[in-house]
Amino acid sequence: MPELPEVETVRRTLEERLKGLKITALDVPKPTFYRKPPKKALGGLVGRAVEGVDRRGKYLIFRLSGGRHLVLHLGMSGRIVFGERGPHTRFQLSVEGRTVSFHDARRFGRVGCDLPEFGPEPLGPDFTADALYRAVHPRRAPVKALLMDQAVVAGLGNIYATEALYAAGVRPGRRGSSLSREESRRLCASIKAVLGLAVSLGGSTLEDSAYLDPLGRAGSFQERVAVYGREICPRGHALRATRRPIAGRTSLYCPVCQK
DNA sequence: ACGAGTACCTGGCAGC
DNA sequence: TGCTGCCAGGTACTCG
Repeated sequence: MPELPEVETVRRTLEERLKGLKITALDVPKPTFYRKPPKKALGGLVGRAVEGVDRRGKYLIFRLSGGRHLVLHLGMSGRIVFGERGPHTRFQLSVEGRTVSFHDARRFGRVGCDLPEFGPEPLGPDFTADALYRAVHPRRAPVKALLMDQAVVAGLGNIYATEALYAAGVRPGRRGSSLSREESRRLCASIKAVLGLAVSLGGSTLEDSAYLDPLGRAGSFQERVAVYGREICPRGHALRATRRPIAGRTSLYCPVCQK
């Protein structure tokens, strides 16, 4: 389930391998895989060079010559792979002899030209304790739902929101308006620390997730996960699941470490 | 405007 | 073994 660290790992691999190369062919094996066939997004790509690969939140942006962009969201099962097409390939690019394909078994991924509105990048300078406090304080929704709201902060999903809340000692069900400035400061710092570590470890490849980077390499943040998918927290307390899921996601927290 | 709920989709797994 | 049914996840939508 790609969140910011996984998408960033994919971005780095793609940029390293594709920058400066020209797209020589495009193949869309099954246009019916799309709800709306992305003619606009995939039209006119052949002949353009890849000037760079950027990331915003969980979105990948291929920056192409002539001012064109190709925007991808991996959804939860999307993968970009160097190599052969498979049964779930949505499109395949030839880039000067290399083959790059977008696989998406569960079809939650998106292919397009446009990006939605985002909050700040959590690892960037605009995401500060004060900015987080100002975004969260007027809101009554559970803080975990706010962290997963891409308009509050871009790139967190269930795993990293859960981990950051544990690291900050804040329960996921707390209303945004109940957070103190000190808690916002800790939460901001925890988000940066958790995401920074996860990026440096190439993301998470959990047992139930098929995440691999485009070269087939697994991440290793799952070895450092404190609570997500576990039963006992690092200090030995039994974890608890929130009785009703938050924002439709299962939520875990430690009743001792998190207030 | 906000928050809650749900559709989308299919692989993987538990339970029979 | 083979079947059923549920769960996972992010986003975009509807509804109150």
